[in-house]
Amino acid sequence: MAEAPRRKARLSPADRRALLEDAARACMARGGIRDFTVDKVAAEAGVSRGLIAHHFGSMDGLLVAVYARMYREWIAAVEAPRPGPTRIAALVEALVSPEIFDHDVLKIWLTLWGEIATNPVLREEHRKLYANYRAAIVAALAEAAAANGRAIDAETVAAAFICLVDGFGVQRCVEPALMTEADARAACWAFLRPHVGG
Amino acid sequence: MAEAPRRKARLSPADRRALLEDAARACMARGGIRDFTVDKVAAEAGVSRGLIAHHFGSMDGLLVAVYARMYREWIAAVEAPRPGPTRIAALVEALVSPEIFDHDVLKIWLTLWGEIATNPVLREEHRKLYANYRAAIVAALAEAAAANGRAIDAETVAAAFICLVDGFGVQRCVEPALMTEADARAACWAFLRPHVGG
DNA sequence: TTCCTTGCTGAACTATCGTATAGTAACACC
DNA sequence: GGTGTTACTATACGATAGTTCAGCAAGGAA
Repeated sequence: MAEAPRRKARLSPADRRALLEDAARACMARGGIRDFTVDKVAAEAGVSRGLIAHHFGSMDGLLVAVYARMYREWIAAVEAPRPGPTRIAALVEALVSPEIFDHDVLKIWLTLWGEIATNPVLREEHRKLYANYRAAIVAALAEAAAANGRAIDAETVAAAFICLVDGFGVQRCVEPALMTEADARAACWAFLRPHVGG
Repeated sequence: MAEAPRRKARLSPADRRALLEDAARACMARGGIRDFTVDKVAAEAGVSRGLIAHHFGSMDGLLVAVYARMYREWIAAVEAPRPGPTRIAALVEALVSPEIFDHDVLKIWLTLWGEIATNPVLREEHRKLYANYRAAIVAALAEAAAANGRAIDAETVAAAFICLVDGFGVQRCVEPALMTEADARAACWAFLRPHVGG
């Protein structure tokens, strides 16, 4: 993994941080939080152990950075322009797209959820960021319902929909065969149709 | 936590194993997989470190035992007789009952899912046991649909429903305020009604 | 009571954890 | 080309990880 011959490549802090975050994610995707260690991440990135503390202060700092990075990329994929008649249709397509409905990505989320449930620093970060994700879904739901002349409690429907989507992630990590992309898309629409029509 | 004064209480293997499993679950509920360690579990149970290896061979052995125990109690709670007009109604009430929709219990499940995604031994155990859980839901769904004269693909609906329920667990661990027992019950029925009627 | 099985302890062991820090060297700037 | 900043390496450190094992003692069998 590590490109051995190169001696000392000085990168900008931003580049090196991104590289270390990627290495951390690769470790998490492989072995969950148990593989999120100084030795494993440094080896994966092909750098010395000390560099993590240099850039992130501590492993907790790297963990928060990984969470923020995951969230940023998730939001980018969700909000990326996609073919679809409505915003909610585009959202569903985003959720089952290869960038998001990916085994490694979902495994990292599962790992992070376990840490959020324990780590107060990460929990606070989550509380702030996840609100935006929720708001995006609420808006898409309200828009779709209004377009079809239905009155719904978008907040409530969004909360349940988020559970459904999170559950896809769990299921895909523990028993991948039982939840394919097509299954997930169908399940999304089976859930959404009674609320927003279409 | 440990009842200090008692010197040597010899328990039957079954009793001691159950006690150690309980201690392991308490540790997991508190700090996830990071607190699932020999020192923490032994201290929680008030026994010496060596006892875990004596009864379970290794920490992996204890992990599998904890999973099997969780599954057994889950199934018992799901299949316990409950007031409800139909089997599916009783199932929903079980899923939001205090024994199952409990923060500690769900945190332990979240922890175990993370391990299942990584640990092959645990994954195999999961594969065998979860099939029964799935089958119970499929049966309840098929029965309800038939009673209301509807034709459904019970397997597919069950898979999605399991995702929804797993998602409750995730959400309750990372942001407990957003998913109460009442919310979960309502979300279950909003999901189920279009398929099975009622 | 005596014996024997075995539940249980406690310490030793090696590996690995995260952090701290002194030293090295790459690159921007003058 | 010399100089200063700092990205980066490498090692030491104490804490803690899981496993192994020799020995103690509780409690049923005799």
